[in-house]
Amino acid sequence: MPRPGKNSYSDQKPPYSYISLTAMAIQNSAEKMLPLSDIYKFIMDRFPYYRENTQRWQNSLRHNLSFNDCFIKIPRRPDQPGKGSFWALHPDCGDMFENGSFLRRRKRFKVLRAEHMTCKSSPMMHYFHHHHHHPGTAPPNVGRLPHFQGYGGITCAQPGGFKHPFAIENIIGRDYKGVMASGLPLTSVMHHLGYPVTPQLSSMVNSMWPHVGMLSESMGGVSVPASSEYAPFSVSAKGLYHNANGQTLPAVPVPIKPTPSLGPVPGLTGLQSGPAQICSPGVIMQPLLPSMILCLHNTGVGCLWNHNIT
DNA sequence: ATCTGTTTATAAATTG
DNA sequence: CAATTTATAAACAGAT
Repeated sequence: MPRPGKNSYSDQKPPYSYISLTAMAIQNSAEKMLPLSDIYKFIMDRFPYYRENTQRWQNSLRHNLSFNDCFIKIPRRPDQPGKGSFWALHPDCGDMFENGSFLRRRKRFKVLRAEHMTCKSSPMMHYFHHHHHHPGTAPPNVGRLPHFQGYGGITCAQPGGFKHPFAIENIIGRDYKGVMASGLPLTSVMHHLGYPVTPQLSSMVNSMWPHVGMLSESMGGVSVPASSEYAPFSVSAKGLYHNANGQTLPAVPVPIKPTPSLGPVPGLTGLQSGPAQICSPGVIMQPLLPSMILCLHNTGVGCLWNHNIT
């Protein structure tokens, strides 16, 4: 047909929307999540069209990432440093392009929620970064998950907009809001999402955060009693961790109760301080949430790592 | 400085 | 056609 352009076929704009291109990139990845730069790379690698005007389309793509609920942001673990977060597909977004058109979805995926507040980060705990130590081990929740109803229709903010200074969202990191508001026990949420919740982990979670044992919707609301049994959260999120040099670290280690059942390992000291210890031998890292990692040492001493909290 | 990420605004394209 | 979805631009905050 009349081909006005002088571009070769491969240089033509691919018939895919940014959403589909991004989804392709993410699904193509082993862990079903990619940092922004790798999404760029994926697209540029296979579509020559996008090797030009990068400024333009990358801005559009970033816009799509944060604008569309079908993409969720997963904080990096402190032991996997790098720029930006990982991006994944919301597990509930299903087959957005089942109609065969990658240009336009049949309908926009929107996270169910109460009118006002947007809390896109609420379902963030669907994915956890996995260690690469065991290549055979797949990420716990890649792709389809049974629907998780917990955070549907959750009020994330008071209609009035006023937020008590001790409102949970002012105390804890934003990423926790969804969990906090889910109305479910954290461990059951984790289990439901396919995360292996061992009895040991479960009891530990419950002993560390009794109040989390029953996540209540009200915790996502306005105020938290001043007395607040939520102290552990406020400590870990509010408190800033200063190392010996007086630097403020992005993560706040919170000592937790030792578990006597585990014996000490010779030659290793307990976890007391900074990030350096995280990857030491004898340390088990249990991602509880993408931005919350439980580090357990064989000695039974542990750390709760909160990161991405500012 | 550059890269990420969020947000608002507006135009264009597609569908029913 | 109107409603919805996508594309682009741009301002801006934060992080590295």
